[in-house]
Amino acid sequence: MAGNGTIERLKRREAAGESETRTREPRFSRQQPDVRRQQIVDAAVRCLAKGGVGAFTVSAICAEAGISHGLINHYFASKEDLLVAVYEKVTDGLADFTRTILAGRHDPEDKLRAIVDASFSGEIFHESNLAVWLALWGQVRNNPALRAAHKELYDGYRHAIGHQVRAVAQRRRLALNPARLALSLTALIDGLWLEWCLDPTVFSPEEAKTACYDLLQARLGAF
Amino acid sequence: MAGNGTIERLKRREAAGESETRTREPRFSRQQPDVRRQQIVDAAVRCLAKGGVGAFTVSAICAEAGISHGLINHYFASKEDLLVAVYEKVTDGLADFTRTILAGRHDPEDKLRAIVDASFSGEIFHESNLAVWLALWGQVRNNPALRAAHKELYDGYRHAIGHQVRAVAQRRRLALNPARLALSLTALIDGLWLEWCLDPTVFSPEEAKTACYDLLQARLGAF
DNA sequence: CTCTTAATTGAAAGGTCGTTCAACGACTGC
DNA sequence: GCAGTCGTTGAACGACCTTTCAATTAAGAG
Repeated sequence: MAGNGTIERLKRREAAGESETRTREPRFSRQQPDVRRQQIVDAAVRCLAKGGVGAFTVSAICAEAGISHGLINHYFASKEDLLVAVYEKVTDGLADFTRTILAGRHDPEDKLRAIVDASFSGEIFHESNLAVWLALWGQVRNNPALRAAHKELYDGYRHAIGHQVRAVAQRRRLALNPARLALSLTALIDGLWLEWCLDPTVFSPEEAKTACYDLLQARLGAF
Repeated sequence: MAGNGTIERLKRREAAGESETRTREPRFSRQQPDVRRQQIVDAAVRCLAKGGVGAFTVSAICAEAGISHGLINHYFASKEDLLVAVYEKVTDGLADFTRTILAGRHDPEDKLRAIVDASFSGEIFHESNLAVWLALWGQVRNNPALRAAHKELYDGYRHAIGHQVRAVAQRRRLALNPARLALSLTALIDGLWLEWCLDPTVFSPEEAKTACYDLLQARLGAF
């Protein structure tokens, strides 16, 4: 259990019989504000992954981060603010990974494949990450800041996919509505995330990926 | 605000100057256990719809139901038990409605259409209902009883859809994996529910329905 | 080494939470 | 009418929640 490292350290010091005047081990270590903020956000993410929104409490997060109760409100005005920081962290993580995967690709077909692959790769498509998404989704409706962040993320995501779909359709001279297919693809991915998170026994990540490829193939031809 | 109907009734009585000996209005009314249970479950559903899992508190539910704090634990051993009852209620509501819609249909094509239509009909596809589903999804991972109920519901749902898909495929002499298409369709529906619940401005119920029809058409032919 | 700064602690305040339970009183059967 | 049943109330309890803040002290500057 994290969080009482301080106490343990003190006990060790006393047991060793060190005198008061000797240089004693510090009771805590200072951190650069940015570093500490990240520590707290990371701990909060782990809490969400472990126990959903019910585990998103100040004491649980501080214990997980190994800091005292008071510190959380020194870095975040409120628990709500911390939740927004968590959403941004998770969002950025997904965006960064997608960007990395997209880096080498230039064909729109390649890029669409990469987006699907990224969505079901081991880095993204694992229980604890999806559990965090699930917990965050549950808060979007009741938190205006989260709502705005969510809208921005999803609009951008659908737009990016629509852009690649349009390129493929033009190249293959297909008449279809790119925005509509982008909508279907994002919904299918989210639906697979949701259902696999709630019950991972029904299908494998590979099958999920296949489902997306099947959709693209049926609407755009060979994939 | 509900929940203080008793007090209001008493005040009204006093203001009217009724004597103590006169037949006074009862402080509460008894209900058959089944009726009261349903009242509580219904109130809990409304709370979930209004404020997500954060509004699923004993005081909020009792206020919504117009009963006193203590009564909730007279009918449900714990809040967790109540949540399971809520899940069953919402589940049964969906199942009943789908059964009604399916009643007159005999063609497998007709039945598949009916399932999609039901999923995006006004009775099911509205914000407060989807908000309840969203809140419940967020609890499935952390509540064993909910987890079991969820698995039963979704396995049955996927199986029913797979059955109709198989019938269509056989009739049209198509070689495809019915379970795989059933998986895609349920995931697409859930994904559309999720995304519309989180941001209803992006697409209309009609567009959501079209997305599902498009999927069926692309894989099974004209729909 | 001393002074200064500000990151960190931990106790305390003030709520709200879920649950329990003794007392109340609305109804049923007699 | 009367008595018994049991659905219902509401106060009380202990646990836990978030936020605040004065005191502490690690760490960098002079």
